[in-house]
Formats: sequence, C-alpha cells, structure tokens
Amino acid sequence: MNELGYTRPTLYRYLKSLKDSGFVMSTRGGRFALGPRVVEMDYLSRRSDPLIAIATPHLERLTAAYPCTALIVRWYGDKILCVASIASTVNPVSSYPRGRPMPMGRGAIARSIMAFLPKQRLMPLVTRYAADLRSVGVGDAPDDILAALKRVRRVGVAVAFGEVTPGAVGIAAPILDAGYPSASLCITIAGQHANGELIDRISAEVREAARQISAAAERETA
Amino acid sequence: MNELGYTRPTLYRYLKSLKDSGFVMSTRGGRFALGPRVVEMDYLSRRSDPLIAIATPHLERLTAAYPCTALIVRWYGDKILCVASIASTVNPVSSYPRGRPMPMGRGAIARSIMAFLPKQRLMPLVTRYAADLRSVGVGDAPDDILAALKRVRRVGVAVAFGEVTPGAVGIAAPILDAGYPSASLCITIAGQHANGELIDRISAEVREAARQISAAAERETA
DNA sequence: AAAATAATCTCATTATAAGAGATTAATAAA
DNA sequence: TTTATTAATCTCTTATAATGAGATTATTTT
Repeated sequence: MNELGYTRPTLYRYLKSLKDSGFVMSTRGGRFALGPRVVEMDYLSRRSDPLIAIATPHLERLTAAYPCTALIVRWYGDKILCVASIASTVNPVSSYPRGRPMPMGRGAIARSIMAFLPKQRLMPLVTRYAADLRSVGVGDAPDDILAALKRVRRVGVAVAFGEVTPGAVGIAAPILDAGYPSASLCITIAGQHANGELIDRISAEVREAARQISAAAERETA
Repeated sequence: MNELGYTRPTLYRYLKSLKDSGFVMSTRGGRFALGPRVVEMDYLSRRSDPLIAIATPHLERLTAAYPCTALIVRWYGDKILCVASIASTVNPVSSYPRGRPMPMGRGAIARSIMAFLPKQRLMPLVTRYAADLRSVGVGDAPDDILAALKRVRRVGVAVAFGEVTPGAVGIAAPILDAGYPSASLCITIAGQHANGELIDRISAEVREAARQISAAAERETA
C-alpha cells in the first residue's frame, strides 16, 4: 500500500489474481515470492530460443578447450542480459548466470555490440555511458570513443581487462542478424592465465564461432 | 485474432504493452518471442529462493558422490516443477532442467510428496491420478494406493523404476515445511548401475539430506 | 511511381477495475 | 473456552480505462 498507493481491496485482488495465475506465490509468514509461472516461462523461453540451441555446442567446445566461462549475451535495444552461460571450472572468476544484467558502458560484450551499431543507434549510448567508457580507458572525447569502436569493428572482437569483474579478461564478438548485432559471444578467462598469445588465439576462435552462430541463426530465422 | 478473438487494434495494444514492458519481444519476420523480463524474473526468483540456496551444496555433494542427476522439485499445490538440477555426467539418463514440469501421478518425486500430504489434500489427487498410479503398479484400489503411500511415509523415501524416464531410477524424499511437504529432493541414477545395496545407500543419504534441508529452510523462514 | 498491404492512431461506447465500507475468518488475550 | 483484536475477503457504486469501428499513416510490392 505504501509503495504503490493502492488500497487494501485492490491489492488483495491484484495478489489474488497473480497467485491464481501462478506468477506469485505466498510463502510462510504472509510473505510473497515469484511463482511457478515465472519458472515455467523462462524454461519455455530457453527451449524456444534458436540462438541458445545454435550457440550451446560452441560454448561447450570453447569451455572444453580453455579454462574459461563462455557466455551468450542478448542485446535488447537498451540493455544486455546473459541468456546462456557455461563454465569450465566450478569456481569461475566471473559468474554471469542466465538473467543477470550486464553493464552497458563497460566490458568486452558491450563494446562488441556497440562497435557494430549504426551511428544513429550508437550515439545516444555513447552519450549516456560516456563516464563509464571514459573510466575504463576507451577514450575521453566522443571522437576517441568512436575511433576505439571503429578499431573493434575492424578487428571483429573486443577485449577488456577487468572492466566488469576485477581480474577477469573478456573477449567478445558480436552475433549479427541482418548486419545488426543481436547478441554477443564472450569468453572470460582469469587475468593471471592471460598472455598476448593466448588472447590472440581465443580472439580468433571467438570471432569465428560468432560468425558461425550468426550464419546459422540467420538461416534459421530467415 | 483467431486464437483469442480480439480485434486487431486490441492485440496491437496488448503486444505493444508487452513489448514495452519487456515480457515479449519481436523477432525477425514479424514474429514474437518471450522477452528479457521473463529471463530477469527467473533470475530474481532463483536468487531469492532460500530453498535453492540451502539445497545447492547438497546437490553438489550428491552428484559428486554418485553418477546421477540431483533435483529439487517444488510442489505448487496442483503441480510440481523442477527448480534446481545438477548432473554428474554430461549426458544424464534423465534431464529435468529448471522449469520443466513433472508428472503428478508417476515417479518417486510425486509419491514422496503425496505420502506426506494430509488425507484431505491427498484424496483428490489419488482420484485424479488413479489411472497413472495404477499403471505404474502402486495399487489398484484407492486403499492399495493409500497403503503404498503409507509405506513411503514410514520409510521416508520413495523409489521408482523407470516411471518417468525409461531406464532411470528415482529416489526421492520430501522437504517439509511445518510438517507439510513443500518440495522434494530426488536422485536419479541409470537403471543398469542400480542394485539393491546402492539404492539403499542413496536412499539413506537422500532422506538425511532432505531432513537437513527441511530443518535449515524452516530456520530461515520461521 | 502507383498500388497494395500492414501498422498505428482517434474517438465514442462499453466493460471493468477501484475504493468505501461491511462482513467474515483467524488469531491473541483474558 | 470466551472475548477482543486484527487480518482477510466480499459487495456495490462510481470512475476509469479498455474495446472495436473506422480513419490515417507507414511500409512493401508491383
């Protein structure tokens, strides 16, 4: 009542309706929690997402080849969200399970997507996240940032050192749908394992895997 | 329009509203899919569920000890749903990821819960799922079924051979909240590995783990 | 460039949700 | 066990918001 300003009978009906439809459930002590419908819907979402089906074998292959965490992160226009994640080790340096939001202004994933955005879509983001982008050393002026993103676009992968998780190196390449980024494939490795040669090798693999996923997804949804 | 009988402008608004709130997203070719909000909500649900937090170490311990799949299945009054699942092997005999509904009339999990239900809650289920219960050999008449459930209750675990997944043995014990079953802990092993001695050993572990989870959950939510 | 189709908007009507208050159930105190 | 207190649920009127017909604008297709 305090939070939403509705009266008792109204909230009673809301909660009853949400309970009856399974989106909310009541727990001990008159509390409420998200209900079974949420769990089922995410299951349906996972099962019906062609991107996850296509990408999973690649994530498995990459986590088998390197001690890393492999992620698929979807781009939803204004935010990015991990939708699939596999780790080689039980205690990975970086833990981004499905559903955990990722920052839009920092990290390899965000840059791998921004670098492939058309200028019109990109500029509002550069403005909005200017402080974040500056703080991680991408560039000070908008022109510097744009130049850095142009380099990412040319190379096809973005690399970030501890921008999202301290001590973790992220290597990400965009998954493109009709030329526009719809998601990103990212490999995260522990900073102490990382050296230039390893990063280059993983970068090449990530770029190629993202390319294959893009092509397969495009075939599927065409 | 065919499915729901609404007119075009109404469905346009529905879809727009669902898209704006992120529950639905549009995909290539004018199609729709479940959106980011669903994914985020399931993440919140996982993070805030004390049962999952408490049970996860037990699932990890059990999957490390035996080649099996360990599940936590929540009971929602009228249906049961897997909410947490860990497998020892990459290709487990039985695959029940989070969100996949489980049958209510068959299997160790269903029986482990039904056996601990008060008679008033139990009877409608026995009637509703009589055919299923009969088909898996629990009993023919309601009295036989009740007697079988009473045995489960005395022993504290339910064991089922290939009732849900052919070739899989399920061993389940209820997680009790204030004396009432709220979930079930289940270990699934491949039928060919199973022998009486192993099943007895796992049964004892499952019963004890479920007891510990119940006690810890009760302490948390009291 | 024109035609056809799909997407979005406007507005009057209708249906439905909101809140006030009453009633019933559940819990605590005597 | 009875009474007092609090919480949960229900009923009904009013006000609000959703609906669908049709118009308008955008997007493809020819």
